[in-house]
Amino acid sequence: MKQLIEVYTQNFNGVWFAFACTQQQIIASSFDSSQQVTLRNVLGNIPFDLPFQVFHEPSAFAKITLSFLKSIYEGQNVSVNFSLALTRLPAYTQKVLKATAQIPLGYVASYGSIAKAVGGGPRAVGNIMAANPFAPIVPCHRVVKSDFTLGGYGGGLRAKVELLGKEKRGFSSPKGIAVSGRQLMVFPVEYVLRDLD
DNA sequence: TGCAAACCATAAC
DNA sequence: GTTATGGTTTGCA
Repeated sequence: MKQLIEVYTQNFNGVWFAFACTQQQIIASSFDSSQQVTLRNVLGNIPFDLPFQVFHEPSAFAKITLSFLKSIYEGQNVSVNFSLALTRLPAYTQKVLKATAQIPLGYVASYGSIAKAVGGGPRAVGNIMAANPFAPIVPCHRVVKSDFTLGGYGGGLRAKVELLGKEKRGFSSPKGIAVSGRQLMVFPVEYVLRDLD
């Protein structure tokens, strides 16, 4: 018997969060100023062959997930080892999402640099960011253009700027992190924000 | 700056 | 199979 997928939606400080999960895994997540938009994002990422239901009383796992989402939204540093339902996604998509998840808080990486680390091209990476089922858990807001301008964001560029602003940690120099056996350069988020005034 | 061409996985036909 | 679509990048005027 297929496991029933639970869907939750909740407002926090004027922002709507929604996510779908089983008792162990997140299937999709989203946030937006509009409840309708965020709910639609989540529902659209539930596999069509699985039954789901909208719940109001969060299960234990859902409670954890909710506070996790809020923490991310507030720019807090939370560990990324959260169980996401990746296996139904195409292999390359999984690779890109995993690489993105490794960008540390306080830093950004470019579409092109991620492409170089995992293979493929920058536009393919951009397409996957645009379709990210796990916003903001997989921090696609930390992916920007190679010239440190913003690039795009599903929830609107204003939301991207706000999130990045909350993630400022005052780092001053780039560093390399290991991603699928290669080196991925990440840059302080201030590189992006300093030109925006 | 601005524009054209190359780039590349996906989804939609 | 084939085509269309981008949250891009690079080179060149």
